Amino acid sequence: MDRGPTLPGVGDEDDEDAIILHVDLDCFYAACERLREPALDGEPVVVGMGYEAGQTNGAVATASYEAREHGIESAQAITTALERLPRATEPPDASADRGASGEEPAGYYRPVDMEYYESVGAEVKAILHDCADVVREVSIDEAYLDVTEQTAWPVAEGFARHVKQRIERDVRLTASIGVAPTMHAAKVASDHDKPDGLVVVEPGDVRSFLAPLSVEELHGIGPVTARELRADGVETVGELAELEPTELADEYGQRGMELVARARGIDDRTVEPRGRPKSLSRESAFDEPEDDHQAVTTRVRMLADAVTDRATSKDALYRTIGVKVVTPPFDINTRERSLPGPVDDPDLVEEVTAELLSEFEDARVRKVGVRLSNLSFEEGDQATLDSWDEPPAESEDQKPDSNHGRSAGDQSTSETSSSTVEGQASLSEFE
DNA sequence: TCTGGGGTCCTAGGACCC
DNA sequence: TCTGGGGTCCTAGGACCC
Repeated sequence: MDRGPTLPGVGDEDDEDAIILHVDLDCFYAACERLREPALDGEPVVVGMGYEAGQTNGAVATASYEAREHGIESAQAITTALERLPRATEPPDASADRGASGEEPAGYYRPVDMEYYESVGAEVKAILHDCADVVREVSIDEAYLDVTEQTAWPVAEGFARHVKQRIERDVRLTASIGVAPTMHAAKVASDHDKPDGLVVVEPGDVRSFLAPLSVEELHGIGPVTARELRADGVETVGELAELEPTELADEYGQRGMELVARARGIDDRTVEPRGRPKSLSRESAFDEPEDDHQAVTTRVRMLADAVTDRATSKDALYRTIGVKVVTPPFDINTRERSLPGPVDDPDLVEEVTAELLSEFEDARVRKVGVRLSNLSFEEGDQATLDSWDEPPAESEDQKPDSNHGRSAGDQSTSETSSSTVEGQASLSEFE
């Protein structure tokens, strides 16, 4: 029961095991910085989010392996990173012999430059799409490939090596690749030997490959669940696999059952391309807790403008508007309001977010965010459905007047919702 | 671990409907 | 007046991922 990939007549697919690659670019942001600044090769590189050159704010997005040796970890505050690894003198080539001369170690700090990383990521993605029919892009530096049709198990390793080599040759980046019959095992395999790793887990070996790993190496087990499992005496994936799924269901609900299945090597998900986003958000932190409500309101308005800009550029309509307010020590509060129908209305977003924020008038605030959700998409250029022969019923300027803003939440008046019914109907076509 | 930003999915209670 | 059971939507929070 716990491993039955080929029970006759059971699977809805044919009984051939899928061949799935998980491709993960190594230290991607740091590697990109080296691409355009080769003098950073071999040096400790730290790429910081919310960091500006010469400053101490922000957090570590990516650290090169040389930097990690000095205790730099991702998500760490830049201030902490600087304590462990001071800033090096620039430019890097001036200090080429520093390593040999035994001076104090130092690192090169760079701010995140998403635009550049995205352009590099796109080159890699193009290679991946060239290598597989089905690609799920998980993030800027990670993707799953279903290559069942492109290769066969006896030569799957060579196929993966070819993908790796193309990325190295054409983009000059190293990737770690996991090959397995399930998405989950492929993911764990790509993590298993990075950087520059290639780990193949053949169909019969998934469970034994996973068994000796510690539970937090499973995708989906974070610090909280790992601690709880430990408290219950479960240390390894093998031990987790031994549990009765219903046992875990009591404590962890649906997720518990799923975790046991994963631990046993069972994962029925198929590689699907990513659909459209389900939410869009922007958030930003204050340098120190802010108690001036006016300043908080101003920041929220900036975020609201930024996120509605993005929604517009993606042809997204939203029906739910929310704010996030983080108060010391690190309490996350969210408030949201749904509208009667989907809109693209920046003025309304400013209004609603300000109202939602008013509850926190007297709070000290570390961080705020604005989120648009319940998205639907105007039938745009990239939509590939031909079932919709009608042209879009309304265009952007037919949105409800912004002076409806106040009442939109409590009165379910007709025109906003009725004029956008098609938009919602078309969304369901994607799922 | 004194904490950045952008996401996804799940849970649980309450309102409301039939 | 008291009482079922099933379903959906909304909101708030939490865990996790990169």
